[in-house]
Amino acid sequence: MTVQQRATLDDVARLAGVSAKTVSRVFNQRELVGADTVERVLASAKRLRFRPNTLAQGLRRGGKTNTVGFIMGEFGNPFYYKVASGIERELAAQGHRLVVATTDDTSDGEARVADALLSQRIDALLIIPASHDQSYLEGERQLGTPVIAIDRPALNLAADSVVLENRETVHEATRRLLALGHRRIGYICNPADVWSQTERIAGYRAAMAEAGITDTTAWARLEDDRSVRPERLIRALLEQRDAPTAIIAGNNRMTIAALRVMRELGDGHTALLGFDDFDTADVLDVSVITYDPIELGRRAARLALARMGKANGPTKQLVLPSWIVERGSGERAPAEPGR
Amino acid sequence: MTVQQRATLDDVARLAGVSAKTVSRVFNQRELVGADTVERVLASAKRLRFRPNTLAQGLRRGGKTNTVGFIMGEFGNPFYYKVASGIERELAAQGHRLVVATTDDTSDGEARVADALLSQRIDALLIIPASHDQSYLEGERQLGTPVIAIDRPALNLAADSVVLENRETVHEATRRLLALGHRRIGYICNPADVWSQTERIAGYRAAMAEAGITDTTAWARLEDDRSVRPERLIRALLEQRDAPTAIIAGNNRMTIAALRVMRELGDGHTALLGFDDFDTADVLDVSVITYDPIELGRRAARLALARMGKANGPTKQLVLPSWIVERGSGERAPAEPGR
DNA sequence: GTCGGCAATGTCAACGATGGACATTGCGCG
DNA sequence: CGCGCAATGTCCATCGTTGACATTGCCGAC
Repeated sequence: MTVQQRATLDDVARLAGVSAKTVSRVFNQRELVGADTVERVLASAKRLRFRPNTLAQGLRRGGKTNTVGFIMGEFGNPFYYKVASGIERELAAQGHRLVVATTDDTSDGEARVADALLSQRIDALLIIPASHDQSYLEGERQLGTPVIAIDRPALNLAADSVVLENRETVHEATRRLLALGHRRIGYICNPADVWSQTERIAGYRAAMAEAGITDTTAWARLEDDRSVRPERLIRALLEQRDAPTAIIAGNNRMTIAALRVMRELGDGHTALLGFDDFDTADVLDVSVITYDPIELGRRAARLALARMGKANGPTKQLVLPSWIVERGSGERAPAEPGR
Repeated sequence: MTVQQRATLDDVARLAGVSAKTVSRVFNQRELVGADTVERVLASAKRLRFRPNTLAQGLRRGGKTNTVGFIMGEFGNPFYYKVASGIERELAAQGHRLVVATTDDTSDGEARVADALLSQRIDALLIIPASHDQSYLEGERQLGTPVIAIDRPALNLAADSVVLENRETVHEATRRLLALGHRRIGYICNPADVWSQTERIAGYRAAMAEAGITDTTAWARLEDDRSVRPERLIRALLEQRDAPTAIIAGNNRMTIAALRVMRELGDGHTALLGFDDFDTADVLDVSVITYDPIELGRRAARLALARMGKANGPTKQLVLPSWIVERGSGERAPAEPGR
């Protein structure tokens, strides 16, 4: 098995009887080359299976790799994959590629992974911030690599971001539950110390306060320890005295855990509303707050592309809509009228 | 805003008061350099935010980029994300990175995307074959880029592959349904013209034949046209005369579609068994054939790493186990005894 | 006929890191 | 005192491609 050598510009040039530069021209600005020459070069290139070496190109062109990095945390949530998909599509349309890295959800991991990506000379960095400080990216940003935060703003770093209408939609959702007669409304999430959750919680609290309920400590289960199983949190909440008659689940995992626990307890009356949609939500009649994760990725990618190369204007924050989808579980009235 | 220049080896060398060569030594074979010098160099590098230029390194070192490409089709199936996750973890552990690309599930896209990845000079290519011919990769393979097929063997290309025990497990599953008294057992999938499905179908047919049922045309709905909605297929099957008393769904999407349709029809008696597990399968009591997608990715990545650089031995096919998880829906006996 | 001008193509260096082949220090030790 | 070795430096080539600039040759205008 002869391991052939990969063909280079020179090889193609030699075969076509021209100079390397001309071959290079053919592959870039074709208009400067004679039609017959173009043809001859392309034929040679094809015969040799020539492929321009992106490394050399990138080096010569001053570090542009046409590659964008994306750092995401938890692999558990399908939401992130859809975001990645959106990013990938938008980038592909512009001739860029996506490198994905994951952080194992440790803040240490985040910096480490970012470092690995950056030494790849990516043209932009998209990140779902997991740690509580992204200042370690400041240097790189000053060197001209755009950083775009997704789902949450970056902390201690001037980066563009794309986020959701967390507060508003949860506010509205809580209001609807109140209108149904619910008073003991629970909010449950883990981790609770990320921006998206604090926003949602703020919406929840504001609506409760409007209804005169200022103390929600009995029903808000805000856990930060990621090792605590969601099922445990929910079971504790549902089994307590004065259990809530309605629950808002802060994300996908919480919602599914809630379904699991309610089923175990034979609980068919507690109203349930989850943030994030999921595949079988319609089959299970689960009302959710939803949004378009693909669009989230797309917009983030678009922001990155816009930043690339251009002078740096002020930091932008893009807010995408989220909305309520009623499927039954969130429209149940309390069994006993709210006291 | 001063856009600083990125630091190079020379910059670091100048600041540390040593030669570029020494800096290079520090970053590669540290043992040849004095401890204090190492320290001084590292300090300078840190101050200048120096990062060895991977492009230049890769170029110099002959195209090694420490990057592996992964091409996957349909974004709809969460299965692929888990596979990607497995790949990413295994690669990360070995200091490699993952570039992900998607094909929009068109066979044309597959070649185009592969081309884009390959010009990136990836060290290996992992692919879930979507088209019916991967011979276009033959040239690249001969140039030394390992190609590993995931979930399905590559067609017209000598590539390693990692696949599942499709045939055996579906065979066993069908046998169990038969043992419960089912005779009219349906198998439904789309697309049906991919290897993994033909294997599963073969297992199904073999078990049926063992029970003396050689004609399964009335219950096997094998659709190839990807634009046909799964719900339509299933509804047609369930509403026909002599509808099956049990259904095996060929993948995730089919299973969920079946649940949706059965719900609409108020059908609570038809036995259902799905290939691929999903998040809420336990809540919905859905019996499935499952496997470990992360392990699938891991093993594929490991195969790729093993091939990289090494001389090419014979093509390997790795078969990973799949197994049945009983949750209720697949253990229902037929309403009327099989006639 | 000659020269300006332009289209087509070639030459050469440089991008940043690394490796080979040495040369040069300086220190410890026999 | 000089040998040997560790630590470092010099210099140049190299990876594949492209930018800056040079060259060639032909056409048309004067």
